[in-house]
Amino acid sequence: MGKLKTLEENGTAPLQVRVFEEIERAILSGEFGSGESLAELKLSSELGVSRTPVREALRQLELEGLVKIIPNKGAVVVGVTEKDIEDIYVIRMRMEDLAVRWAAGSMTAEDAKALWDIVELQEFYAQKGDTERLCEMDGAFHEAIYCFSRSKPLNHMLTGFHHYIRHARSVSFKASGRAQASVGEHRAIAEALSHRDGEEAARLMVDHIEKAKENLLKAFKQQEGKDDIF
Amino acid sequence: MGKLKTLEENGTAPLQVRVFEEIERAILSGEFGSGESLAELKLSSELGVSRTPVREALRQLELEGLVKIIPNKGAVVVGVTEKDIEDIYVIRMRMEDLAVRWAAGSMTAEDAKALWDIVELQEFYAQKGDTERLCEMDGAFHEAIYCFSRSKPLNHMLTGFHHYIRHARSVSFKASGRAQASVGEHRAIAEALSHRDGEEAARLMVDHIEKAKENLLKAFKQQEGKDDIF
DNA sequence: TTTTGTATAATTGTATACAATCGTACAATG
DNA sequence: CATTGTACGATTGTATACAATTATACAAAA
Repeated sequence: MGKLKTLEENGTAPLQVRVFEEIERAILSGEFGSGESLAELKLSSELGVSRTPVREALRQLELEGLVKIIPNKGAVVVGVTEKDIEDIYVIRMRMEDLAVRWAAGSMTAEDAKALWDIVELQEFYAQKGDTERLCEMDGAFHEAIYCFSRSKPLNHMLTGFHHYIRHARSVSFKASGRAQASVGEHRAIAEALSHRDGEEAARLMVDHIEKAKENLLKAFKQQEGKDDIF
Repeated sequence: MGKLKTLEENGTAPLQVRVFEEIERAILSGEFGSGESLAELKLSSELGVSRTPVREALRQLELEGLVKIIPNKGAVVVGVTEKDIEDIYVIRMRMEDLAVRWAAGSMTAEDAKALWDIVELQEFYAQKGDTERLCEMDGAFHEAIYCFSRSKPLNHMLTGFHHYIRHARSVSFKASGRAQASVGEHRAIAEALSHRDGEEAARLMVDHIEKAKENLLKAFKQQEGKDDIF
């Protein structure tokens, strides 16, 4: 039985979007356990909205694979297992390899500058020890590369996965000094991309994700039993 | 300005699902051009349903990347370009390589039998010259392997792409003898998988998708100018 | 003529009402 | 006691009503 936060009060985004994000967060963070059934009326009263935005959110979550909707019966949480996360890291190794190669082939000077801006912000937050922002910037770095690949399907897919493992990454970052180490690797990748060296960038990127994966699994083992899922 | 078919009359599936599939089909087949705006009321009256299922469908289509929703403004078609399709084939080469390797590592006797059943059905339809069914079976073959990979994220992603390029594949199949050639390649892959030879299966699969890609591009060039998009 | 302000129409966002379906409890029947 | 049928309650599916926002048209002023 999960507990939902109240929605961002001052948010200007449509209710449906905020409801979607809140339920997604609750599932990814393990507040809703796998198999738990999500009744529209219950959710809507807990969130203080009508059923309409809740329904729309649940339909979207089904497409993301986080819930399964059985017609005339309702929605049940599918959830994310540790194996799912591991699989995603293996998939990412192959796909981000492709992403940096494509990005290297079409990087502009502005792209490179935008990438360096992110890396510098990362270094800034690393010095301050602001893990939260550091995690955000780590995400921004990778998503920037997805974007620079100039491939809508690749960008769409990788962005989706990134969303999916956001919570896991956050856990991993907070549980170790990984966030700091990550910055240096990003710098090296940015360097290679600035020289449009796709081969080198790919090598560095695969290595980077491999290390991130190992760190993540280590973090899981450490806090095994503390939480329901992670 | 696209024209929508009437929804399956006797369909037992929820309206929202049928509306989703119909709009998706219309976009993928090029009946709705890129940039065209989709008003909820217009769609709902054309389909003979209320706005509710249309809204839910549009929200889902946004998550698939086929439309973009601007809050308080409406939905516009994003559509699929030829480059998108090309990119997806490159992505598939890498991901189905992974899928067959994973499948080879966990194939059961039942899995192998199910795969052979599909191949035999393909050969049957190939003899009959039933391109429509042949195309279906081609899809079923690949989706079976996604399933046998035992990876939810991989399966989810590849199934999504398969959906995305369904129309393009159909065009490609009908425009040449490719469908027939495909059967033999499937047989070889099934053979390798039955022996749980992931290395060989991967080699064959990459080659298979490469050929499918080349054939698809050739089909595009041939009918260039005939249609709006494809 | 250009610009700006306002009124109005059109469209989306949200809530609610009603219909259809499914599950369960309980009684009737064998 | 087991089984089946029915009625009721709960939940989802769909439609509609109302609120909020945005676009458009047109007039007035610079």
